[in-house]
Amino acid sequence: MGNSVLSSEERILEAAKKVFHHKGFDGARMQEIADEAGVNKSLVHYYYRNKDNIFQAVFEDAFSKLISRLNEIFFSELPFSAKIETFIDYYVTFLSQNAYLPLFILNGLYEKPDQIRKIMGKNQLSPDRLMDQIRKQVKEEMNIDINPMHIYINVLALSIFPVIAKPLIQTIFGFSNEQLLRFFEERKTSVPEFILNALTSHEKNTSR
Amino acid sequence: MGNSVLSSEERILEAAKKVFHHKGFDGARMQEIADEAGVNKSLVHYYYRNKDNIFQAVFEDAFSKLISRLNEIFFSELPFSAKIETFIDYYVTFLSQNAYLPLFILNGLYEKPDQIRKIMGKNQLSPDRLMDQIRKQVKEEMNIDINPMHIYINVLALSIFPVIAKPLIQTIFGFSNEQLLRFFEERKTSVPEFILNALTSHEKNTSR
DNA sequence: GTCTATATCGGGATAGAC
DNA sequence: GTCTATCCCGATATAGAC
Repeated sequence: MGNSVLSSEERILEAAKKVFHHKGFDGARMQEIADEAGVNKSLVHYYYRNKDNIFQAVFEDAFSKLISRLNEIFFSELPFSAKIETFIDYYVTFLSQNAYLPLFILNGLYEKPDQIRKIMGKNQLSPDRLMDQIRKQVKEEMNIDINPMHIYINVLALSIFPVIAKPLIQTIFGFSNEQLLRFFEERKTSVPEFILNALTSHEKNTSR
Repeated sequence: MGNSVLSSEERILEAAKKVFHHKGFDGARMQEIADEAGVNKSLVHYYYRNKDNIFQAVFEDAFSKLISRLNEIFFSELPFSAKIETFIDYYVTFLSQNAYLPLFILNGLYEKPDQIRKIMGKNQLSPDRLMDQIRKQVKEEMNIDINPMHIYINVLALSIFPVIAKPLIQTIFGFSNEQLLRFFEERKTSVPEFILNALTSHEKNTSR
């Protein structure tokens, strides 16, 4: 399986990710993690002592994965339009392959707010710098003055929500798996268009 | 507390909503529901027989609440721009007071997909009619041809995601509770602007 | 480091008295 | 309809052999 090259400790962590991502903290079973890792249940306790610890390790990994990709692109030296396009493309692709991550993280923030404050500190988001940069770029390139926080949240919302809401979308529109895939592929172009259009200053069509 | 006028069965359901919304299926405890309702644990079983049943009742209630508001506004006879404004205002207000609903529902869709198919049937979304209507309105009022499914999902994303991601937003920006409230108030105007701007056809500023 | 065995507890569910 | 008592399983966690 390729797993054979990993140490037990590593296999346990990988297994824990899989189980926690899918089942959440309360739904996850130490037994299932052990089975998934191909080791005895006690060994999980040997390495991580208890469920909270291993959850924390998994959460930290998930959070930093998501955030690092996010910062990477937003802090790059691309012009704003290219940044948005790159971001959506990269993030939607990444999230399609890691569909459980965002919901797992959002749930974790509600379930374990205290444990999680610490982790947030390590993965600095430096929002001030980021907001300044967004404001400046949008002002210069689109000639529009707008609260960058809303832009930022809107970009995240448009990228992340559809991934989280997959089953809902599929039920609403009656999509097969292939249709859903095509829908997400379409979004890689339609969402940047939508955002950039929203941020481009223009007079209303007075065609009435 | 005003609970005194409710029957035991009603109090149990109300208690179950509270507990399930906050803790999810796996995190919820029958004991906690009973305590919250001020009754004995066995009485919960008496009325609902098992945990799945009561969860289903709670989910159905949550889903129909969310969907009915959604359909109400989208199927109204307002022009599209007013529709968007009304929708965002109404939905953001409603969601602020029911912050746990969307995440609860999204999680439910993953955890109990089979149970939930049935419920979806009852609360018809008639997507075809809705999509036709959106396409027609956007075409006529904004003179733009765009896949209405993406518009619909974008509107949902921009309304729902920030509510779900409250703790994340608060941590990223270091918002106090009051600041967060103001941020959401701002969104009631900034989001409709964003959407309507995105949907208004216009030439790019060639100011370079 | 890895396993077996076991302690301990909590939670869902039922039986049955009132 | 409401309560007490209890069953029984499953889950976390630990002790201790190898």
